[in-house]
Amino acid sequence: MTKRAKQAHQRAGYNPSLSSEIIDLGHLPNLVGYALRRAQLAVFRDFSKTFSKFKVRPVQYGVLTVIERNPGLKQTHICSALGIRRANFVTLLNNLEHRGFVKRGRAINDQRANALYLTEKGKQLMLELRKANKAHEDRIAAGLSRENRDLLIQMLNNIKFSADSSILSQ
Amino acid sequence: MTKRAKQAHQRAGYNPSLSSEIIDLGHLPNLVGYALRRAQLAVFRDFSKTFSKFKVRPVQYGVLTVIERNPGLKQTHICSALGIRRANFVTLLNNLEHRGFVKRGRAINDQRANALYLTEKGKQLMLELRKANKAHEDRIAAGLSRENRDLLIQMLNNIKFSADSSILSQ
DNA sequence: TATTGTTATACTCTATAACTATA
DNA sequence: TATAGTTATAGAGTATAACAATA
Repeated sequence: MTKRAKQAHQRAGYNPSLSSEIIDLGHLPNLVGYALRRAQLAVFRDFSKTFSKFKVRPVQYGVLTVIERNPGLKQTHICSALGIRRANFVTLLNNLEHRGFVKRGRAINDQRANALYLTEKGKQLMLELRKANKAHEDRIAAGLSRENRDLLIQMLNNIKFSADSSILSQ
Repeated sequence: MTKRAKQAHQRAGYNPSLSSEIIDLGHLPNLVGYALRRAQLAVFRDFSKTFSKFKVRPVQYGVLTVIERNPGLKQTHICSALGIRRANFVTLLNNLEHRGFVKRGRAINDQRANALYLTEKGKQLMLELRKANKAHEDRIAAGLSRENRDLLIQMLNNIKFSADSSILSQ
C-alpha cells in the first residue's frame, strides 16, 4: 500500500493495527445473524471487486440472469422473484437498457406491461459475467468441500424459509 | 390481513399471488452469495420484529454487547471490532447515550478519547435483550441440529476470512 | 376496481473529507 | 505527524404514496 493510500485510509478511519482479537465480542461470533452479516459483506466485497470492470452489481447480475432464463417476462414478475420493489426496479432497468443490455418490448396480451429481453450485447455480456461469477464462487467456497458447500446453501435456504415466509414483501 | 393493509401492500408493490416458483432463477439459488443475501435479509427481518419493542437494531445490539463485555473501551476500538466507520459511530452512540443506556466517560491516559460504559439502565436493558436474542436465535436455527448450526457458523466465518482479509476497512 | 409502469420522495446505511484537540 | 472524536455531506439501498394507462 502506498503512503498516499495509507493516508487516505487514515482520514477515512481505517486503522489496520487495531485487531479485534484483543476485544471480547461476547456471544456475537456464535450468533447466526452476526456470522451471516459478516460473511455477506465479505462476499459482496469480493463480488464487487470481481465485477467492477463490468460495472455490474449483484442485483443486476440477478436481474440479467432471470431475464436470460425467462425471455419476455414482465417487470413485476422479476420484482416478485427477486424481492425488488416495482418503483426501485425502474431505475435499475433504465440503467441496463441505456447500456444496451436489455430491451423493453411490448407484452402481447397486456398493453400495460413490458416484456423484457436480453439484447445480443446483453447475451454476450452474460458469457463474460458467468465466467467471472465462476471464479468468484470458487474463491469464496475455496475452504469448503463440495458436500459442505451444498450443505451450506441448503441450510441458508432453510433459514430463509423458516424465519420469514413472506420474503417477497421486502 | 385487513383489506386496508392489503391495499397498502398493493400500493407499495406487494403481490402475494405471484409466486417465484414459476420463474426460472437459473443458477442463482445455488450460489453462495445469493443464498447468503436472502438468508441475511430474512434473519434481519426476524431480528427487527423481535427487537422492535426495544427499538434496538442488530448493530446497536452488537455495540451494547461489546461495551458490556469491555467496559472502558474507546470508540475507535469498538468501530474496529465491529466494522463501523468512526464517523457513523457518533450518531449511533449519541442515540444510545441520549436514551440513557451508554455513558461517555473520559479515558484516563488519553484526553482525546472517550471510555464507554453501560449505565445501570443499559445493563438492565441487556438482560431483556439477551432473552429476546435467545428466542430469535432459536427461531432462525429451528430447522438445524446443534452440530449443523455450529458447522454453519464455522463455514460462514471461513468464508469471511478467505474472501476478504481486510474486513475492518469496510 | 385492480394492475403495470412510473415519478417523486424520504429514510437508513455507508462512505469520504476535513476540522479540533490532543498525543 | 498521527490519532480520537466530530461534523458535514454525498451516494447507495430501500420504503411508501400517488398518478396515467390499461385490464
